[in-house]
Order: sequence, then structure tokens, then C-alpha cells
Amino acid sequence: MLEFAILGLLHEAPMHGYELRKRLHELLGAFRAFSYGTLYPTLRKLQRGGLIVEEVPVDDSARWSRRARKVYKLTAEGKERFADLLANAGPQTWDDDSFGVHVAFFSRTPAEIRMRILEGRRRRVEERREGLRTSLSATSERIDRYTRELHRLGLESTEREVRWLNELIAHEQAEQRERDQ
Amino acid sequence: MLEFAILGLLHEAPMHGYELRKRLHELLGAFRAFSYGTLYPTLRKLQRGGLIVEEVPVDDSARWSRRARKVYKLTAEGKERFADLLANAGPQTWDDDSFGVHVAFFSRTPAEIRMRILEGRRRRVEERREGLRTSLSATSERIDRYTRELHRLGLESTEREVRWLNELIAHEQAEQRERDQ
DNA sequence: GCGTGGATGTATCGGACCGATATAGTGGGT
DNA sequence: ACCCACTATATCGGTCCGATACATCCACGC
Repeated sequence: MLEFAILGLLHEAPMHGYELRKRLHELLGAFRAFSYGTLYPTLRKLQRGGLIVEEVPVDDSARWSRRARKVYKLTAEGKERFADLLANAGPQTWDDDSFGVHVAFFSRTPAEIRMRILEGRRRRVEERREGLRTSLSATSERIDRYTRELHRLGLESTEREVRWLNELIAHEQAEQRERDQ
Repeated sequence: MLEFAILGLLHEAPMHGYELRKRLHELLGAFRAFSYGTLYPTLRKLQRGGLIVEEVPVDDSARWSRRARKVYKLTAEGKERFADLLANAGPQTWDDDSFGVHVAFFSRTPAEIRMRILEGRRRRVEERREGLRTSLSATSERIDRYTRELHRLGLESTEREVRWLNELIAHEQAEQRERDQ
């Protein structure tokens, strides 16, 4: 997941770790964090795999002013890998954690894959919604007042998200029709 | 977190792994899963630590019908540990992941700790809400249409949760007043 | 000129958790 | 007789978090 996010971000511009983390936080803030404890090891993994390379600064003054900084840029293999990950968008993509990250890179995602992700997510959220509806309608003595409240919040939240997804999907379809004619 | 959940569940009755997982799913469904890959190792860890013990079935027919089953029950140390975890409810408790689990065990949680958890969670969600409001009001060209939509969904969701928390807190306060007079 | 606190910046380590996978008994339907 | 879904325990590789450590840079007041 973080691998996908880094690859996606580096499409914008070459960046160093700290900058990546800030940008990621700006994009995902509410949905996902990613700690440095994951970020730096992942950067090295990507570098070893040849998906990103360390960029040596041409400017002499820049080189010396902040020695520690390691600026990474995307290689051709890195771009390819990002496209592959997108093309293979599957069930894990509908997870809470991944979905937000994928949406953050929708501008770089082909329209038909965007649609696949949105519809997959909708199916997933609808399933959860039905589960919560069932649990709430069953007058089970195994669920106490507080847990019931929790499920009520969950249900409202899934209903909201389904509406939100429907709006986005409708918008996508409208754009699709525009492209077609 | 799973340790806390298991200890909490075993207050209801002795249970084996599969049953714990099912009950957990029933209680948390929408909020948290916990896989067997975490559950079984955790059970052994708790057993090694003396917080739970394997219950040997007295009934002979039960013993042979489903041999593989290992039913665990809480020890005095286990109950103590659960109470300790509750008493030390701190910042991690306000996390998305933990909060739902804690609410699921509110019936077993002293009123003043319930209040601490609810108010802590409210502070946490309000912070996130403010972050999202700022990000949405700033007309930044660094945030595209899709990410903006994502933030809008996040903002609605945090606003709804704050309202939900306010209701619960008000209810707790009403009950508190009742107890006092 | 002096410190001091807050952002910038990279890095490691232990531990929690997930997903895939293996294995096997049980109970019901056809 | 066969199959499938459910019950049940278990391991393993891999992802990610939180705590911690360490060093620099810069604006601020004193």
C-alpha cells in the first residue's frame, strides 16, 4: 500500500522521505497515516528493486546545505510498476485502508479502472451495511445498548458512503457519455 | 488490543478460539476483524502469562465429540489485567481501531472510565474535523477534485461522529445525575 | 552573542496484526 | 456414496506502527 502511494507521489516530482510523508498526510490526513518506521525501510526496498533512484543534486549550494536529504525519483520500472498495481486493482482495493489511497491518485488512474474501484468499493460497503441492518433489526439479547449504538453509527456511516459513491459513479458515467458522443 | 478483547469476552463465559472470533465479529463487525493468524498466537501468549487457562471438559461425551476444541477460561489474574487495561485507558484508546472495541465492553467499564474514553475520543475526532475543514477551505491547487471529495466524505463522517458522541455523553451525564440524587 | 525550542530530516527495533495456506473432523443434503 | 459448507486449530511471511535516537537548521527572546 505504502509502496503504491510512494510510486504515485513521485509522479508529481522527485521528493525525499520527509516530504513524501508530509504530502501523504496532506492527501490522506483523515484516512491513513504511514509512519517513518515504515516509510524509510520501504524507500530502501524500492531503491533495491530499481523502482526509484537517488537523485544527485546538480546545484553545489543545494548539495551542501542539507546533507542528510536523499531525494528520490521514479525510474521507468517504477512507473511501470505503478501502472501494473493499478491494472490489478482487486478485492484488497476495496478495503478501508486502500480505498482512500487509491482515490487520492484517481487523476492518474484510467477511467475504466476508476469505475472498477468505485463499484467494487460500493459492493463492499453495501455488504457491510446489510450486515449492520441485520444485526440491528434482530432483537438479540447478546448485543447490549452500547454495542447497539456503535452499530447504529456504523450503519449511518455506511449509508452515507454509499450515497457518496453513487454520486461519484454518476459523475463518472456522465463524463463517460460526454467522451463517447 | 486483541488481548483486551479476548479478556473482555471471556468475562461472559469460557470459550474456544473459533467461538471468540465469531462473537468478536458479531460485536465489532463493521469496525474490526482480527484474523485467526493473530487470535491463536495471542491465546497461547495469554495462556503462558497465566491470564487464561485451558478448561478440561467434565462431560465425557463432549470430550470426545470434538477433540480439537480448546476451551479457555479467565483466571483471577486475567480479570485483574482487564481492569488494569481499562484503568490505564489513554491516548491510544481514542484511535479508530481501539475505540470501537472499548465501546463494545462498556457494560463492564466503570462509569468514570466510560466518560474519559468518550471525551478523549471526542477531542480526537474534533481535531481531525478541524484538519479537514482547514484543508477544504484552503483553495489549494495541490488537492485535486477526487481528493477533495474524499475530504468532504471524511468531514461529514467526523461531524456525524461528534454528534453521536455528544448524545452518548449527554446520556451518561443524565445517568450520573440520577445516581447522585 | 547565547541558548532554546520547534520544525526538518534519516534511521532502527520490537511488536501487533493480516492474508494465505495447511490440515482435519462434522453434519446435512441429494 | 459423494460433496460442500461449516467448525476448528495452527504457522508463516510480510506490512505497518510507536517509541526512540540522533543531528541540523532557524527564528525567537534575552
